[in-house]
Amino acid sequence: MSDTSEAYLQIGEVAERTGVTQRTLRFYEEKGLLRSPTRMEGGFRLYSEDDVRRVEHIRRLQNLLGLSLAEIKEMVEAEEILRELKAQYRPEAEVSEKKRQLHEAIDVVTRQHGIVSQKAEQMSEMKVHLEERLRTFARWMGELEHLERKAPVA
Amino acid sequence: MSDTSEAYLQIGEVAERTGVTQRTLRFYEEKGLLRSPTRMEGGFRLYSEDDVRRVEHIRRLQNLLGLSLAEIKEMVEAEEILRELKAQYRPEAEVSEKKRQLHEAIDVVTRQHGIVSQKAEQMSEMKVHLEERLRTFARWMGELEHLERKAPVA
DNA sequence: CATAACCTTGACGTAGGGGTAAGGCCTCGC
DNA sequence: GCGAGGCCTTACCCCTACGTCAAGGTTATG
Repeated sequence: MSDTSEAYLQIGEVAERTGVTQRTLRFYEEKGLLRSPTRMEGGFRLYSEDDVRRVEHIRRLQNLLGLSLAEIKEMVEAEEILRELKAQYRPEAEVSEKKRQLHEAIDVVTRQHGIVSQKAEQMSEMKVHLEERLRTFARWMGELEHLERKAPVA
Repeated sequence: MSDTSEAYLQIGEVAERTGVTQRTLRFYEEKGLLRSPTRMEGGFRLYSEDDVRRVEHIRRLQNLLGLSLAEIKEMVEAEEILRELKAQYRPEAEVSEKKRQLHEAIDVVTRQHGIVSQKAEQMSEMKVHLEERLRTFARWMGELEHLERKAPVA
């Protein structure tokens, strides 16, 4: 094991750390949600910490926002473009092209924000409602116990 | 059409009002998420307003909380028991039996509340994060536009 | 260099959540 | 009392998002 390979993870470790199965990781790759990782000579996949973060991100979009993998793919692709832009991998690109890409990224994030805001609001409504119900139940429970004390098991 | 039947809806109307398909309503019934509605002599399903509310409730649990139909079934069943309790359909029931049922209902609602609370928190975190990103993007966009003015399209 | 632990692709399976069509009945409005 | 449009069940189809073998190749370790 060389010093530099220390930063790379095999599929099993990634699976363990992210809580998804190896199958799921391969599946995401197949569907274009994860870029094809580099490989060892023998073909074993080598993931980076970045890939781990990406998997976690995908899971959040899935579980929290309830998006389909197809929708998530769109988003991660736009985010990918943005990362290139950010890292200035394309210093040759026209400013107008960069603007286009940035617009796209803003679009994606705005959409996510819209979904999150809406859901968050509905959630807090629901939360309040549930808390009301719990208080009601507690009251009922109290009444039942009162009854029980007055007229114990016949 | 008699006066009293006015309160009853056929499957098409329920579908329209709830935004789900007729197929889905039958499917939910098949899976035990909706009790079998009363029928006309010819076999047409007749739903009540209560059924409509129940469908909406199921959809919320699905879309907002991301629960499976099996989980939702558990919950609506417990809620059903509670409704009986509430309406005092079972005045003959023992107090201890009522307590048991109430406990069950409290359990279900507490579980829902836990899920909602957790998700709501994660959502608000995510929301904050997205807002930060949007501000960053806006700044970048400003920088790009500044560049453009200094060095217009070559 | 053997062996365990890990990984590879491939193929098939499956639960969930419905869509859709066929073939036939029912209800309503006229 | 009849035609149009709605509803009935049955049955098969479909996509998504993976799970589950199976058969074999790779890597680390003693």
